[in-house]
Amino acid sequence: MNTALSQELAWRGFSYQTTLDDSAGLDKKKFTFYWGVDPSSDSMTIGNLAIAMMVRHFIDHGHKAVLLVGGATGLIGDPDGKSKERRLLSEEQLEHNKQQIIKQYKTIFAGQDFQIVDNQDWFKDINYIDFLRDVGKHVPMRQMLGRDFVSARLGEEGSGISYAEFSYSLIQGYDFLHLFRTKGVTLQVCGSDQWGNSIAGVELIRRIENQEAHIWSAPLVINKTTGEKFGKTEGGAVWLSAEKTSPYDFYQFWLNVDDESVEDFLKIYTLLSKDEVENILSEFRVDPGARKAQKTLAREVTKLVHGEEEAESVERITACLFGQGDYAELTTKDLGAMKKMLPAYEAKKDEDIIGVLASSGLVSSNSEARRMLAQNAISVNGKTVDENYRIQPSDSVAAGHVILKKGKNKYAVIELK
RNA sequence: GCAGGGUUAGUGAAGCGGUCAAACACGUCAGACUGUAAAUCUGAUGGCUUAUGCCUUCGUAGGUUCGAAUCCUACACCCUGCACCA
Repeated sequence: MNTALSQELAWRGFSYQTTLDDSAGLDKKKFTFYWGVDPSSDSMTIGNLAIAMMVRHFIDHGHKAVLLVGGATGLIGDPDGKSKERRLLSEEQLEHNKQQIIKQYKTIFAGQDFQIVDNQDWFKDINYIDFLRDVGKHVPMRQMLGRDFVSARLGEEGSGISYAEFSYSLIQGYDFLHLFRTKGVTLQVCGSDQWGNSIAGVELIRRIENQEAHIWSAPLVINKTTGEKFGKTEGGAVWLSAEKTSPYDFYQFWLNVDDESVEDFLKIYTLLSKDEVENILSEFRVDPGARKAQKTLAREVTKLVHGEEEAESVERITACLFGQGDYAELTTKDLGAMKKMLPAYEAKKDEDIIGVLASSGLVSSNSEARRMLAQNAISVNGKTVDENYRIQPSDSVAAGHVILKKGKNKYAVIELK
């Protein structure tokens, strides 16, 4: 690697808060570091992905990665940032989630050197009394109570906090201690929201082992236009798993990133070098309308998460749908791919458009279908239709399929029966 | 445990016996303009084969009334004091 890691991280915007005196410390010594994801869902989101990308850079610069799934912590629930107590997950659900997260680790870090650990493995045998004697003894209450999330939850407007959630940071702290002892881990990387929990581990290692350990945190990714925490869309979070967010939606999400934020995201979410990014950006600034930056971003991230083949397939579909494209040119093969990515439904010949819309899920009720039709928001194969329209066999493009569109960029494929 | 206050659509928040499917704001969706962007403007925003109509909604269950989101009772949950505990 020609760029030092500290430089790389600073340039990409992965640098927020650290316990290291000097970030150049990352360049002098090779750390064994860890990063953890809680299996509170069966997929990571693009929020996790940002940290994952940062981890990539650590690995690329020769640091050794330990990736943790929080089997134990997942049983309790991380209180950070949530104003309400979390609902507990069943053990079966948790097991399933864990497997999915591990799978995603393996996809994102394919071909890289890393090991995966589960904190359940060391917590399942720990006795509560022993834990209090060995760990609890070393934790000053003043510090625990001083944490932002604790004061917020206990404060005037707070919703209170259970003992279990309160203890969360101790448990996470113990992870660090355990990994320090068994694997020589001396660095934890995390999102800035995890800072409080991570620092607990640094404290424990200092107090119990009298050794130094460090944290490197990345800022939360913020959408510059809205100022909001990034990663949510109308359907909720943007997930990495194809089941929860289809590759098409995933690609579209990146393609629709606004001009303000696209530079940040290119740096964070792609592995393109500084030169490459700068070339793209200069081209983009000359002609923003061509959206070179968004297109590159969308392709790169989709490729990374869903693979090259899916990325190309999605690009082809996008070109068909949004190019000046004549739908008649779509082949049966294209349609097959589209049916996997877009919502796909069946309809009878001569079925009225309102019924088709409602059953396709593009609208949530017949009333809404009428509303959309009245506002000229619905088109069939690119032609705007009205309320009286009925699906006809003669409308079909390849192999008895019809492309239904609502608004500017919501599509569904309808198969005529 | 006692005493006060609260619970309204996606969110915040009005309404405090009829004109309430429920103000307003935000959000969301759509249209125009564009670049599948942002900003702006316009419209829509419980459901019903679209109706000066019907149905379901204002924490839950009952009640009073010709009529209840609005009054009464019980229950649940939340907040604020006080007490209990220490």
